[in-house]
Amino acid sequence: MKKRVTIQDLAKELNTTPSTVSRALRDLPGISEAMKEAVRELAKKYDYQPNAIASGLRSGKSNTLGVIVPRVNRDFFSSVISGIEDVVFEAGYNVIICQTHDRLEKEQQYINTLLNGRVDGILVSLGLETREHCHFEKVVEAGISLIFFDRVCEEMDVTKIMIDDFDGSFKAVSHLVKMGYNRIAHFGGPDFLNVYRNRKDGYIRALEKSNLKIDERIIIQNDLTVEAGKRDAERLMKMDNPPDAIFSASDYSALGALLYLKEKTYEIPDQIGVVGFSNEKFTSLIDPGLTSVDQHSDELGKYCAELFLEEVNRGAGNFVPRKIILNPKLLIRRSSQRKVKI
Amino acid sequence: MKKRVTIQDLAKELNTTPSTVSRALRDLPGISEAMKEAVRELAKKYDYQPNAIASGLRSGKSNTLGVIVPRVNRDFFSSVISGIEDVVFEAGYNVIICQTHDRLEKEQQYINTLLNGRVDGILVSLGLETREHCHFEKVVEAGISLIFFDRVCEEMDVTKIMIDDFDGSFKAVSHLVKMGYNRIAHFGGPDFLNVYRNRKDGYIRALEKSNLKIDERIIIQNDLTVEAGKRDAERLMKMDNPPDAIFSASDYSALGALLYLKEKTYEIPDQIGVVGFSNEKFTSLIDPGLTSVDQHSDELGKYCAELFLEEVNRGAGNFVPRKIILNPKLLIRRSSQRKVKI
DNA sequence: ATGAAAGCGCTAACAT
DNA sequence: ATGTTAGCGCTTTCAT
Repeated sequence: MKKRVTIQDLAKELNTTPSTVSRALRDLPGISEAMKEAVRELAKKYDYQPNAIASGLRSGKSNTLGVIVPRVNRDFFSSVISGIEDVVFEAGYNVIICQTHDRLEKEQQYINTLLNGRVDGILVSLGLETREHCHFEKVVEAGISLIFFDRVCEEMDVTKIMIDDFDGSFKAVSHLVKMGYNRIAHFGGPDFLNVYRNRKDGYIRALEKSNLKIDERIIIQNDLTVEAGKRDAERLMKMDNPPDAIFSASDYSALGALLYLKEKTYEIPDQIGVVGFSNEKFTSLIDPGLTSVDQHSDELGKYCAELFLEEVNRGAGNFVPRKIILNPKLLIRRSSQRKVKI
Repeated sequence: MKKRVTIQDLAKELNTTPSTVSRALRDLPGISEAMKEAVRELAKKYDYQPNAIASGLRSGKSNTLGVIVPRVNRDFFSSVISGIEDVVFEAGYNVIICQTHDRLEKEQQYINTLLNGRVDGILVSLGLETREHCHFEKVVEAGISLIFFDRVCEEMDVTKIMIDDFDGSFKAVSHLVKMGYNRIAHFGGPDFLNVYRNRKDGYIRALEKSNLKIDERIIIQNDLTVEAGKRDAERLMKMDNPPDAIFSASDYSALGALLYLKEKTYEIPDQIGVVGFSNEKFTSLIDPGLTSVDQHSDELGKYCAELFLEEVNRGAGNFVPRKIILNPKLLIRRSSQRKVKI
């Protein structure tokens, strides 16, 4: 194992001092070109690797960013992380990932280790268990930039970025109406989560605007899995007055419905239309393609990263916390494009 | 912004010295229980957060691990990362993620920043462009534990962990043969990557073992995308003597084939069987379900993390580099289960 | 059982 | 344009 060469070693060999070498390496003014050149050359010769830890200790900056999510292996989160990483890498930051598995305790532990590691910022998407936020208060008190994305903590006065779930639903359902469907069912999630509440509200508002009747019997709350989708699609289709379209708050239960309907040889989209939410990768891969609401996960990550960079560059306190709401995009695929219109 | 309390502050308030406090906090022997208790209490009172950077500088350990992958938002890699993160978190390590987008230059840059950051280990899955490895030599020279997973660098004498691609292919093709298919085509990737070479070899060996003819015309190398799968499935089916099954080294090109075949109303699996590789999430969601080879991504990540922990605990040099090959599992779904056997 | 002192490698304030 | 000095917060000898 080679001994690592330090700034002092370089200084000694050049008969100068560590500070000069340090300044030369960072190309600061007040050092002659000749010296800078000599330093750079020697650094290269010895393959000098600056010690980021030492530099971090001295400067109080670790050039590191923590990202806390429920799980990294989900299309949405991994895309957000990918977007974040791409942006901050260019600015010289490293990304530490933390997955909470939706557990409050892990969320708290991660906050502590990130604080101990003196990260320059923390980006968080909340876990399902999180109802309190004193662990996040500590981040703010430490003067570290804190940003929430997607699953945000409404009570905290920090920057948040999310998509407009209401608008996504509204667009999806309006599209179905335009395609001539007029008895549209809804699969939703638990009402205590704002995402699902907003998606349901968007659905209702779109129906109201089109003067369509809201029928509670075809508004179904389930756990949004493929199986739930199958089961509830069956339930719907066996009603006296079955729907002619299903709008699901999740691609997975939409898929379940789609699979059930295909099995029963319903014509999709002509007999019945299906729309999902999230634009999971598989939606474009199945047959027929599933119309879905895209959450711009990659852009969300990039935007989030840019907000972080802006905050650190301005310094804590010189930045007005903001709430940013991205408009989702409806991706119209075959599952909802009925040829026979009204 | 609150001033951070240091070990010195605690020492002063207790009329003792930093070293005593440090030892007490780490529960080292040679400190009275009374003192330890007092220190812990005060630390709690002030919510003392140890400065990991300072500790890292002094001890030469950052308790951080770098993971370099081509892309984080792919089912396989994100699952591996998830597995790694779960294991090392328990051991007190942070995970820095790095995505190369298959670019050699980024791979080299990441190696440098990780070395600068004095990480305790680096886990890598190679990018497509990587043909040289001097950037990895630097890691070994620095005495930092280096482990390759999945896409490994054969030339380097370090620990590698991968799945047995040959075996996966062999199982997949043997299964097709057992199902009565006897003219099996193959979609493969670039030969210079161990994974694709091995998958092709396994395919050939399985055919040989069943005394089936190897026909170079139905062994196709493409870029393994959905589009390539569609295009090449079309090409195959338009041959004078088309195959009755397709084994693809990637789920994506298998899907492309499947979509093309369905469009042309071929009966799957009765007329033609399709098998993919990787067990991407969508394979179980489409219709018919796509038979695929599961790579145990989560376990691979966990195993990888355990190897890393073992290496750091033993210290560089006290560890024999090894090659670990996990047996993949064939997940048989409908796309290959022909009812009419030989 | 505790303290004193040195230093990890770098940066920044203050000289010259 | 360069050098001197001090110190970031912790850990680790070596004393006592």
